[in-house]
Order: sequence, then C-alpha cells, then structure tokens
Amino acid sequence: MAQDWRARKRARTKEAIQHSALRLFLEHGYDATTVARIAEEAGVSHMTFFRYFPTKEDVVLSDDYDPMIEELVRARPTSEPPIERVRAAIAQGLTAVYTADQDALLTRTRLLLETPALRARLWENLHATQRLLERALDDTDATGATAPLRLRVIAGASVSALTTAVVTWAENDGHPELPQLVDEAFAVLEHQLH
Amino acid sequence: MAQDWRARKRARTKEAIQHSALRLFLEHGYDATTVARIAEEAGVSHMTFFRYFPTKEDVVLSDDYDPMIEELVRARPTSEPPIERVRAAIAQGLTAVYTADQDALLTRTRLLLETPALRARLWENLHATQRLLERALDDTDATGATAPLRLRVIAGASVSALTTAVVTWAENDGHPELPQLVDEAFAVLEHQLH
DNA sequence: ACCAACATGTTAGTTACTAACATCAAAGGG
DNA sequence: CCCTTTGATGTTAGTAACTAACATGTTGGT
Repeated sequence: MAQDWRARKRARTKEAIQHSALRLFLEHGYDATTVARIAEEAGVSHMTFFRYFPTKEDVVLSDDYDPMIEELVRARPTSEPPIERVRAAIAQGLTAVYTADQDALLTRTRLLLETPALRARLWENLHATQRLLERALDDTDATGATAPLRLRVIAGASVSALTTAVVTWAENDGHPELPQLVDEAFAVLEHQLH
Repeated sequence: MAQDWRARKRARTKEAIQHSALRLFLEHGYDATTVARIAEEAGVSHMTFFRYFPTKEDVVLSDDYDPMIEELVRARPTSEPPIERVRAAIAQGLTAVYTADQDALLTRTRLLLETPALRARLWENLHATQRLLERALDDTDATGATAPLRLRVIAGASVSALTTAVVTWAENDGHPELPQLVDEAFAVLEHQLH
C-alpha cells in the first residue's frame, strides 16, 4: 500500500524530532533549546518541526492517554457511583502505563513540573481531561449540553486527585509507587474529606 | 513624602495600561491586539508596558485574591475540618468580591475562558492557589516540607470545585448567582460524592 | 514516462520579549 | 541655588517562536 509507506515515514520523522527534542531538553534545559537546534539535530528544517508539532510545547505534551481513559470509564457499569467508575478506570489504565514506562514517565513528569511554559499547558490539558470525564460520565449525553454540576464537580475532583498524586510522586523521586499514591488520593476523596 | 508621588504615578500608569488593554481586548480580541498597540493607546512606549507587566497575559491575570483567601482560611478555627475551613473562607471572600464587581468579574472570566493563551495561565494560577491552600491548612508548617497527601487532595478538590462553579457560572451568562453555585459545588464534595 | 499528491525546504515576514544605553525629571543635601 | 543621585521612561538592536507563500523533490498510480 502507498499509505503505509507514507504513514511509517511520518511516524519515523515524528519520533526522530521528539527523541532529539527530549535529549536536548534534558541536557540543556527546555528554554535553552531552540526549535532550530532540535530540527538540526533531527536532520530536518525548522518548518518541518512545526508541521509535526504545532508548538514547541507539544513535543513534550503530546500523549494519548485521554482516549484510553474515556473508553475505560465508559466500560464501567453505569450502576456504579460516578466517582467509583472514574477511580477504577484510572487505576486500570495507570497500571498499564506505569508498568511499561515507569522511568520515562518520571523523567517526563519532572521536566513538565520544572518548566513554567510546560506546566501552564499541562494544567490546561488536565482541564480538557476533566471535560472529557464529564461527557463520559453523563449518560444522557445530549451531544452538546454541559453535564450537570454534580458530575462536573466529581470529574474535577477526580482529575485533581490524580494530579496531586502524580505531583507528589514526582516530588518524592518516585516513592512510593504511583498506583498506591493514586489509591490513597481517591481514598481521601471518598472517605476522608471531613 | 517623595515615595508617595512616585507610587501614585506608578499606580496611575499601571491602571492606564490595564484599562487600555482591556478595552482593546474586548473590542478586537486578545490575539489581534499587539502590545505595541496597547502601549500606544496608553501613551507609553512598549518597553514601559513590560516594566509593569512581565507578559502580555499578566495584564488580564493579575489580581490579589490569593492573599485574601489565605488570610481568611487561617482565620478559621483549626478545630473545623479542613474542607469546612476552606469552604467558609471562600464563601466569605467571594461574596465581598462578587457584590462589588459582579459585572467586571463576568466580563473578565469570559475573556479568560475564550482565550487559549489566557486559559493556560489561568489554570496554572489555580494550581498555585492550591499550593497556597495546602500551606494555609497545614498547621505543622515546617516552612519547607510539603503538606501531607490528605491536605493536598482536599485543597485540590476545593480549588477544583470553585473553578467548576465559576466556569459553569460564566457559561450560563451569570445565572444562577455565583455564590449559590459555589455552595452547591462544595455540597457535592461534602455529601454527594458517591 | 508522466501526472498527481504529498512531504519537505527556502525565504521573508510578524510579534512577544530582553538587554544596553541614553535621557529626563524630581529629591534632597550642601 | 546648584549638583548629585535616583527612578521612570525612551531608543535601539537584538532573539526566538511561530506563520504564510512559494519552490522543490520524491513517491505511487496510470
């Protein structure tokens, strides 16, 4: 097939850029690394960089956890309380990611938290995840209407708990294990709020 | 005094810049308004702009709610459960701000939510507020140590509930009243999580 | 062999933001 | 009343992220 060759080449180029970028970011820092330098390192022009990543930040931020989480949440029975659906889905998805890429996840999280420009975009991504959870939890999904306040608050609290766990995990150099921290964070939400 | 004259002049210049900026943002949009144009409108050079606001975003984002919230939280008796301290403090501070600047608050919130660059920075500010709450709630404040996970989760959930309420309020053109929405959001956290 | 599609390069912008130096006005001491 | 110092502002010249327009090559189908 024709498309296959194209797709593979695109994927290779994208990975090359991402790889070079992360290498340079870790070695010299995010701000000190220019897009031109990344492009040079990856053997492309700086325009090619922007064809693959709309902004410099996206090289670090792009991941595809959101679709996975959405599927997992929708897969949980609607008879469960919403917070339980989210907790279980995140626990499930997280262990998959965690066992596979633990070290990479820690390095990337550190870079994200250390770099102001990346932090800002990261928080915005989290609020996008919140909106995604709202839609996934809302069965009466009238395709455009916003979810009721209760579901929005639950989605927000869940994202916040997850974030707090990840931040704490990174600040403590990866101890204790992230899935355990996430469990503890949700336990606080569910039983220790007062 | 000498300082008074200086301080007043600085304050006037700052307000002039902020005022011109908001006017232009509302009229032509954030991205379509250049810093140079704002400076011209305010009758200063573009460098003066950056001496008062480190970035273009800060013209819209700078407010001083955080110190107020911190004081109010610390003022609540430590015998109360943490979430109740935060809820009460926010309710208290909010009604003050709300009754005084309701319209301005709505306009500004709309602008913030409509503009991607501002949204990103806004979410980051909220996470700064979360860290502030963590410190305010932590009595054993060992000046550098991070708060225990329980308090971090509570602080995060509180900020998230407040944010969700504000966003919902702005999306519904200011109905119902913001303080009521905030109350409802915290009620969900405290009694409707399962 | 030729044509269409697509990835890439080149070039020339715009704009946020920084740094170095100049200017000007007011403050305060002699 | 001058003179020095200090703080606010302007000017100029840069850097770097991003955009738009157009050119070039490379691949796949006919």
